[in-house]
Formats: sequence, structure tokens, C-alpha cells
Amino acid sequence: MSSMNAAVGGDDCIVVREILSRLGDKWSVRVIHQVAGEPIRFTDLKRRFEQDSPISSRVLTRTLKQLERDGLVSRRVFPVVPPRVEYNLTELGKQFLHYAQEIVDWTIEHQNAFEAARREFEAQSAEQ
Amino acid sequence: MSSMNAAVGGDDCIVVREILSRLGDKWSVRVIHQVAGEPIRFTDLKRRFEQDSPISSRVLTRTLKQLERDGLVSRRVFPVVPPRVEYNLTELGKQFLHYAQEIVDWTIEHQNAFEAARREFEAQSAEQ
DNA sequence: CAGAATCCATCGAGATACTG
DNA sequence: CAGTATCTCGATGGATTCTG
Repeated sequence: MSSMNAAVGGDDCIVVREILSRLGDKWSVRVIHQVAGEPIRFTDLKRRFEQDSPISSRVLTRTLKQLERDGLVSRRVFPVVPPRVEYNLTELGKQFLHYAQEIVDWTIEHQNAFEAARREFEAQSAEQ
Repeated sequence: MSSMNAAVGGDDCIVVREILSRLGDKWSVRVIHQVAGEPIRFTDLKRRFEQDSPISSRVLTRTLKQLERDGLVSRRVFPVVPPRVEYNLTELGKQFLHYAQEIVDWTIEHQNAFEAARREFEAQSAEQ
């Protein structure tokens, strides 16, 4: 267990870097959040973001492909015309979402502390 | 609580995006891991990475500044010559590290599953 | 409908050289 | 020692157009 913790340093393990990257990129967590629950089609998924901040199909496709490659999202194709493709979360994806939730919740809980730190830092910088 | 969970979608909250970005970028988590424990000086910190994958002072400086701005790392200057600057983790930083550890540990636990998903995906892609 | 192809702007990371 | 100043390069995000 302590040997595992040591892996937080060093990126000898590529998988770790990749999963952490999913947390950091702009869309992965949001897509995973939308894909949770009922299976959802590509265009419906795209529409979910239309209000807040629209995502291009180019970027949505790339994000989904990555998540599928990581085993977090599954893709099911129905051989009909027009095409029907459904995405949803895998077990691995659900666990990932759980951890993401935890950090997001923690961040929101301490939002005031973050903003205070930010203000103090800016004040120090301006002081010079 | 459920209203907080809703925030995983939508980036209305800038702080959330920024903290998740720290998890995702190449150096933040590793620097935080090294800064945990005893206070450490800039050059010593830089040396810690020299073996595995060296970090330029340019990048280390930027990473530390960001973490300081976020309130995860504190910076203490000693008015001596040559200069002496010590970095260490704040309380917020320790909590952040805790969550990062959790995800890293989880990732390593399921490393086999990730690699299997990867192989299957590549196989499917090649099949066409 | 579910993407693929093309092109462009921006940004993070890194190498290198220099300084109070 | 602890950075700053410049520059380059590749990856990410995005807009737009096209297609089986």
C-alpha cells in the first residue's frame, strides 16, 4: 500500500498520467457526467452542452474515443439507417466518476479558501 | 449535497476547472508530492526530479507559482544572501494530495483493466 | 445521424541563456 | 541560489465543411 503511494511521484506508470489527464482536460469529466445513467446518442449528448458551452463534433468525437479507449465509456452501434450509436458508462467509468465527484465537491466546499488564497497572492504580487 | 454534485457538469465554477487542471497537468501532482513533509528549497526540489525526468527551472517556477496562487503550497523567503526560499504544503494542499492519492491508487489497482480495454480497442480499430 | 477532413489559434512544456 | 527572459515545438480546442 505504501509502495503504491510512492507512485504518486514519478510517471513511470503511463496509465496514471493518462487517467489524471482525463480529470484535467476540458471535456472528459463533463462528458462522463452526461453519459452516466441512461445510454445516450451522439447528437443528444452534443445537445446537452449547447446551452452552457457548445462542443464541436470534432472535439466530442475525440473525447469519446479517448474515453472508450480507456475503458471508461462503452459505444454500441445499431446497424440501422440513419445510424444509431449509443454511449454509456462502464463500471470503471462509474468508479472514475465517483472519485471525480469527490474532488469537485471538496473544491466547492473550499471555494472560499481558494478565492482568499488567490486574492492574497495577487495582493502580494502587486505590493512589489 | 445533490445540488453540489450537479456542478460536475458545467464549468460555471471556474475554481473547479482550475483544481481539476492541477490534477491533469504534467507536474503539479508530482511537485505537491515532493513538497509534502519537510519544507524544501527550490534547487533541492528541482534535484528531486533530476533522475527520473528533469524539470526546467522555468517550468518548476511556473508550477510553484500556480500552486501558491491556488493556496496549495506556501512560499517562505529568508532575507539572506545567497537567497533561501522554502516551499511546503498548506492544509489545503495536504487535502488535495489525499484525493490525488486515492485516484492514483485506484488507477494502479485497475491497471490491468485499463490495459485490457486499450488492447481491445486497438483490436477493434484494426479489424476494420 | 454520426462522424471524418481540413485548417487555425492558443497554450503548455522544454531548451537555453542570463541575473540580482 | 532562485529565479527571469526568449524562443521553439507539439498538443489541445475549436470552426467549418463534407459524407456514408
